[in-house]
Amino acid sequence: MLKITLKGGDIREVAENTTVDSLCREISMGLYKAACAAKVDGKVLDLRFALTKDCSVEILTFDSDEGKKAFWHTASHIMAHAVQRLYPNVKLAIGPATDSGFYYDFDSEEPFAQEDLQKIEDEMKKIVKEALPLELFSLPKDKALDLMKDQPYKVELINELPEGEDITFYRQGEFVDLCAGPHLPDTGRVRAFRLLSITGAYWRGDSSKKMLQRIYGVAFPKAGQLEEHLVRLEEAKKRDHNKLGRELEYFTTVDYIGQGLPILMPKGARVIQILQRFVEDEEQKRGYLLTKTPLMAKSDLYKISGHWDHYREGMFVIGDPEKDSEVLALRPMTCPFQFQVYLSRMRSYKELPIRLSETSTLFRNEDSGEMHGLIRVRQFTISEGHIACRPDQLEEEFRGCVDLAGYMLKAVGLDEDVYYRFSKWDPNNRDKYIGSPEQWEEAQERMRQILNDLKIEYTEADGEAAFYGPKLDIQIRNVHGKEDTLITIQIDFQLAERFGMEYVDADGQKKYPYVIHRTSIGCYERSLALLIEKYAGALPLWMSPEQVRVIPVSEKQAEAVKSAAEKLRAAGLRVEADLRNEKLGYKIREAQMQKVPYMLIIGEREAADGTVSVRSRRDGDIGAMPFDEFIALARREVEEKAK
RNA sequence: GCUGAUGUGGCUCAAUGGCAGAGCAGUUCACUCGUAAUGAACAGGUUGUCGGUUCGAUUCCGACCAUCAGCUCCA
Repeated sequence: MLKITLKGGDIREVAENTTVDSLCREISMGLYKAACAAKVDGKVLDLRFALTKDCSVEILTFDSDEGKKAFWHTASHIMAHAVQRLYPNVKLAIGPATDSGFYYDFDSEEPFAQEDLQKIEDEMKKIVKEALPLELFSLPKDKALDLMKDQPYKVELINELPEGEDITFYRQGEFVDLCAGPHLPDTGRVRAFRLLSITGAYWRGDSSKKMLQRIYGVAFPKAGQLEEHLVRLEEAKKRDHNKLGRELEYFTTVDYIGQGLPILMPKGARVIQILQRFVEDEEQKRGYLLTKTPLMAKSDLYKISGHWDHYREGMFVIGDPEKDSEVLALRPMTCPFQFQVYLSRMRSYKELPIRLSETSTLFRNEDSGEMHGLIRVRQFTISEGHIACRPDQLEEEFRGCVDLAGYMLKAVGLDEDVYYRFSKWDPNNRDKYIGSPEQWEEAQERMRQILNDLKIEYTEADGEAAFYGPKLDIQIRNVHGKEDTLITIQIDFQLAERFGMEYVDADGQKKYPYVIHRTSIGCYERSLALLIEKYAGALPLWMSPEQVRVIPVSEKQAEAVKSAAEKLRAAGLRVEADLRNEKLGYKIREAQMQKVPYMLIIGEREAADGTVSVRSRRDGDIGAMPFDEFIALARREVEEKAK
């Protein structure tokens, strides 16, 4: 008999070679049905795994990440199986689980059409109904290659696996796939699934390789969960800033202006102004000096900074470098411009740190397929800044940047939605970076030390550094789950030297300072987009472009409404009056759809006794109150912002 | 840049190889209204752009532009 330690600490005795599946059944039928995979002594394995020694076992259900992965990975095999049955000539690439479902990449002569998804789903239903067991087996490399000889992508993968090790496969019915597992015991457990989209995806994520057809899907143990998930996806679409932001008239785009060049409408422009003032004021409090530098420069500048060699494709160049004696380029970054402030005279170690900030408009010639609403654009304005400091000040300055970013995130309410990423260089892709490996290792070690001292939880990412140094990226996901960088703080040990930025140290020696490139709240356009999504358009009062709408019950109160609006504006509130001859209910409804935080309704009663009937976006009717009382209430709420 | 889809008034959508239509929104007039959708009238389109086929193209074909999903790239 074997001693099995279960997750709660319970110990069970089972016969040798008992499968985890049977163990589940012994524990309870509920667990048996819900189980997806198991963790045996910390290793995630199939439920069909037979226990041969004393060990600890944790049963993974769909509620755990690993259980979900096994479930979705099995769903992806079922999909590939269905595709193989329907389109025998299609070659299989890879098909993993993702954080939110699964996909499989296929190489198909004819691209899949939307109608094909239904056909594939129908075939998948049959495979599920057949409840085919998934069987793990392994082969030596030569046999594995022979088995997969009609599948060129699998052959490529097998050839890269280490010599001498057996290669594992899973079989379900007539379908066999190269796979490390784990999987559900049989296809019958994938009860509810939906194929969501067909897109292109490069083989091995490499844009120089062939583009394959990727089908995305989701799957759940119960039909109800699938329905809920699909409803959630629909709900997410309603928050999409690219739709909501246009509906609410924050921004628009025009074909003949061009891609990635949004027009900020009065509401969008107002919110960005509010954020900019907030950022600039806070930076001033924290010792930053504001600069305003040119939006373009001669190519000479970018040659010094390295942008001409490393970022030329991303710049809008004015003039032809082949023909013209002088070529200008719109700036893709502020650094080389702002450095000139530092360089304007010799600096002493006593002056450092020098903290420069700028509300800086940048231009980047992004590839045509990259633009997305306000999140990815070709012209944007960033809360930019550079700190030149001595090595002994680096940690404190870095800490200050992280603190400022955290303060901003908390103020706008995104602090719970972000996560931190330590972005490192890729030593195998040296062309992308300047500086020596030793310098990189040192800068990265410095940053890691600082991050650990700050007790920041972070993930590490290779190959995500800037070309001049490592970054701390503050990442966020949009409403569709797509990840973007909101804020970045970078340590640069290269550009000071390139630009000859020096200071005279206490020992009389000229030295190069460290430079921190940092942003407080990121790009205003992107931040606005994420705020619209976060709040579904209903921004907190202090950043609402329209805070109050005053509505007369009938035309008789038009004058009272106008004078109320004036008084509210004088009190510093952003106010509109709705003087159209529409029914009251209709005007209220419209203000609601436009997410206006407060509506003040003035009828005969209110006009007579100097009150207003207040309706709030959040709480509905609050009732009548004296005019001044409402102003006090609104002011209090505005001031609550950055507590 | 790549793969695929899409493009008809401000919005949502219809129709057709032979005069492009509806609802909502808009404007004007009347109604003066207490929590959306009174009545009447008006206005709004070179069907994304350019080219081709055709007696005739919004419809068929091509190129381009823009939008969307994703890949790749990035704040």
